[in-house]
Amino acid sequence: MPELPEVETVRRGLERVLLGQQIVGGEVLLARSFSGVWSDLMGRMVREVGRRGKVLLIGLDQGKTALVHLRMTGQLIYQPQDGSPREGGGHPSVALIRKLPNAHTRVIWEMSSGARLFFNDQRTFGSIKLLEDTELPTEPFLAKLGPEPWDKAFSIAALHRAFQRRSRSSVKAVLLDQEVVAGIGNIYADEALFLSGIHPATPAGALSQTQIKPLIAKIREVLERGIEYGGVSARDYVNAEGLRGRMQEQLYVYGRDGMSCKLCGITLQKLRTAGRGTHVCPRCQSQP
DNA sequence: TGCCCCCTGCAG
DNA sequence: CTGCAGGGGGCA
Repeated sequence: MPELPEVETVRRGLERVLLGQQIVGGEVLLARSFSGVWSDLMGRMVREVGRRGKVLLIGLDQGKTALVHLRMTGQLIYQPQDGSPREGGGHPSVALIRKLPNAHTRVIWEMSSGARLFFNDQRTFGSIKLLEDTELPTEPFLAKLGPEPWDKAFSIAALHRAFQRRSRSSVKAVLLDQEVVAGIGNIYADEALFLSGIHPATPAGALSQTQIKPLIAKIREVLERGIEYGGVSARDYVNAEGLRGRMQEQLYVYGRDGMSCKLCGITLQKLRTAGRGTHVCPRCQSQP
């Protein structure tokens, strides 16, 4: 589910509460959701909470790191000791998890404060992998991951090269490729392309550097906005407190097919590009 | 470089 | 009931 802004929101939430705490217990409720030596976690202290693309990196002492990939429906929810599950105050945008653990809880960590960290994952595509720090550079997914969107390496020239290399692929497919740039998913790809006036099905090779420059700016802008608004809660996403994000209200095209374009008023369409549901404005985005 | 698939649940 | 869902690995 979560793309970079959602994962970053979870990261910030966990960083506030997890640093310095030890893992003192817990349970794996679904075996395939955890890999590594479970007992190696016991007594480990959280020294940092990082992120690369859509992957969370929970750095532990004794040279270990827990790599958490939420995939489509993963959640990491921190519940303080005595933390009564927070009620949403009646507003739908902050409705949330009532009971933990629940039917989708796959892994639980018990922390030294008495708090618990719940890894929930309805579709079970996500996972927690406990690795030695020395294994991180060769971890297959991390090793291939492209630059962060704000990295200098994500430059006009580099994106132009990626587009030329896959010139017949759709521009959306290339943006979704985590080896090109890390962290963009279906929602933010659609949003960035809308804001750039580029149709997602445009062959990547057709884009000039003149078009790529503002595209990069819009990618960064929409991801920053996503973080600012605490991520998109279109379905399952909640932050580390179990609260929904507010970015869904800011979206221009994703999930708004059949509704009118916020900029020109025409009815938004949904199509399929790169195997994914794709949302476009037929007027604001020039046809490929 | 596109598609099917992993899996579960929900809307149409 | 079928089709689809914030991802991405493995297969033509």
